[in-house]
Amino acid sequence: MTTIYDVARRSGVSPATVSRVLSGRRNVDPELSEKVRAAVAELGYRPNGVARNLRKSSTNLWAVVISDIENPFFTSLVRGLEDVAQTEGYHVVLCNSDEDPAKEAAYASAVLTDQMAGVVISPTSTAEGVQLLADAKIPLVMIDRRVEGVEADTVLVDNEHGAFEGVKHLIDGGYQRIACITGPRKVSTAMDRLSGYRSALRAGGIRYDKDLVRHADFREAGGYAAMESLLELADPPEALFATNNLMTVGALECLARKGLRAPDDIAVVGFDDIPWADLVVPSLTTVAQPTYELGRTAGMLLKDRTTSPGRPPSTVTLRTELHIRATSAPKK
Amino acid sequence: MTTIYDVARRSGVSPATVSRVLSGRRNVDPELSEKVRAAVAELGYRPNGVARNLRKSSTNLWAVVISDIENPFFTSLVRGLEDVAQTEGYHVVLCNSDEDPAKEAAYASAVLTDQMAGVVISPTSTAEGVQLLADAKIPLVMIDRRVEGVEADTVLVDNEHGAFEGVKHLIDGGYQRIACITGPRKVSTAMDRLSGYRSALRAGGIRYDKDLVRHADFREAGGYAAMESLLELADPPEALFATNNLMTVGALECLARKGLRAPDDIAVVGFDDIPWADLVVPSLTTVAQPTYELGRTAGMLLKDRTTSPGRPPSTVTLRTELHIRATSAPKK
DNA sequence: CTGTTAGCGCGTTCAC
DNA sequence: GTGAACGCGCTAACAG
Repeated sequence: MTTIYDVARRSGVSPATVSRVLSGRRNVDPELSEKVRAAVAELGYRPNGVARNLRKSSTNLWAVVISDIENPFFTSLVRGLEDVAQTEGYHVVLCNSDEDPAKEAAYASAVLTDQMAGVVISPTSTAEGVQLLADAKIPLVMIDRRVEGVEADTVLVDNEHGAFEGVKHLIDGGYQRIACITGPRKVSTAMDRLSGYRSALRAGGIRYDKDLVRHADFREAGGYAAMESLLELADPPEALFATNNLMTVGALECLARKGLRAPDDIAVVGFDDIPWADLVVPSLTTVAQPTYELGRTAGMLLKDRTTSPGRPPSTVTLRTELHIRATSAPKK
Repeated sequence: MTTIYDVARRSGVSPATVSRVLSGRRNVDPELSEKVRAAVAELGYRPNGVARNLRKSSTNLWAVVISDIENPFFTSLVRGLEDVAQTEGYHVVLCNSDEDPAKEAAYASAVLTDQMAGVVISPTSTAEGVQLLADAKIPLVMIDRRVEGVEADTVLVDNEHGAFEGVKHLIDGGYQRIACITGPRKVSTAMDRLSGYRSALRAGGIRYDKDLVRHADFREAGGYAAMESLLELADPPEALFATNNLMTVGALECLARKGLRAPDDIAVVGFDDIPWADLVVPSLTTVAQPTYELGRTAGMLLKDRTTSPGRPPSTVTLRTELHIRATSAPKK
């Protein structure tokens, strides 16, 4: 491997000067500078990033810890983050936690061991992993979910308001018996969206009926099972609000399997878009989240945190947007 | 920061012994070993990965260079790769090239600078980036696409055969005027799938009509435009074979916009699945690729290449699978 | 089996 | 504006 010493010898200067030329941090005589550049080209020299990292005790890596990259919500978010990373000179390390606190903790630990420059994380229900990172005072942005007791920059969407709007839209369409499939009790998004559902019912003068609420796991199979159980009620719901994309898909699949159609048999509003929601039959009404922006914002916060570590933690809340399509057409 | 020297002092042994205990590579007296572990726990010592990397002149990072993580094909592939990475002790660095040779080359360069342990890449049409990596003799696996003149482990699917089957299925359904929307001329998958299309026509005794073929860019808008142009033909096609998922979606959107329905107005077979193809209306017939397996296989090859660098490069070809759904129902 | 020693390649003092 | 020298934290080689 050719090192900075080889370049120095070849160009007749000291290694320190080569370093200065390459990092461009200080003034160097243009003539020497030119010699160095020539030597670099001739030797095909490439700086050793690892050595540089050791010396500076920090890397150019950002970790993004999410539950599953295959969920389009995270896919788009990660893309937003990576675009910022690229312009800022960082690389993104992808960490799928699968909602498993152990995996999450392992990644958090690796983040510290490998001296990564920052982390964006969508925390699982236990705070262990996030806490480790927060304690280490590494630049940290929580995304999508709040965690009680952890002070860090945070990017959220207006979950409660978004859910409110989605459910209100159903009520405005004449639906009264509206079911809700939400996520685990410990996850802030699940609770906030459930809470928006309840507010909308209240505002619409509809009594809250806990038999119409299901807690599932934010996954497709969970949505399917929850839908199935709702359909077994003596008096099944005439509309459904599902609090994430995968559970909505599961519910739709359940309906299709049973030969039921939206909105005629049951109207549907989902939280979070799915790709090509227009092509689904009938097209799916959703409370859309600005997923790409979520990632982008997290990237900006991470960058700001790095440049000015002292700043008090801030929380950015982005707006959701109701996308009215066919599954929520007014009751006939 | 607490270092290996602090641990050594605290436990009354040499730094080397601490290193041996922590890496577990050589036998150490159990008693000393215990002392070391105790000291590690007391001090909350965490090894410095960067220093370790410098010393070993290699990192625990794998790069995956793809055109866009938002394409479900790559999403799933990356997930497959990451699962292998995790069990083998690597992290995955995500690199979106957007089919831009300059971005790809920049990432390739960063891979070398940062001493990453290996790369999985879906090459753009120009070979520059891949060539750089191949010349550097870094463990390298090409996925999805072949590149002429570059010797490296490769994972592909049986593009030609898959396309053949998809088109044959249309012919068997009674369709004769079958159009094809394929990708750029320089991309191997585009050409291989086009070639399978032609073979199927030939086998079905149908004359090849180049007016029915469009070269687009593998993206949604390209598929849309190509479909539009096909519909403007004096004698429009009665069936369509599109060679990737995004262009298929684009074509479907074009049809929907024009009020045309599959398969009654035009039958459709797409190459590569999309998530929830069942929910699309009508459900979409596809030549499905084992995307997760593609990534997993790439990971295995990368690992093998690392453990036995001498082995001659191998090419693994995985099978596609025809998923017959509604858009290709036989002609009435 | 253990300790001593010497770098891995670089950036950054500190003198000049 | 430049060079000499040191050390970031670790592990591999060697000697014992």
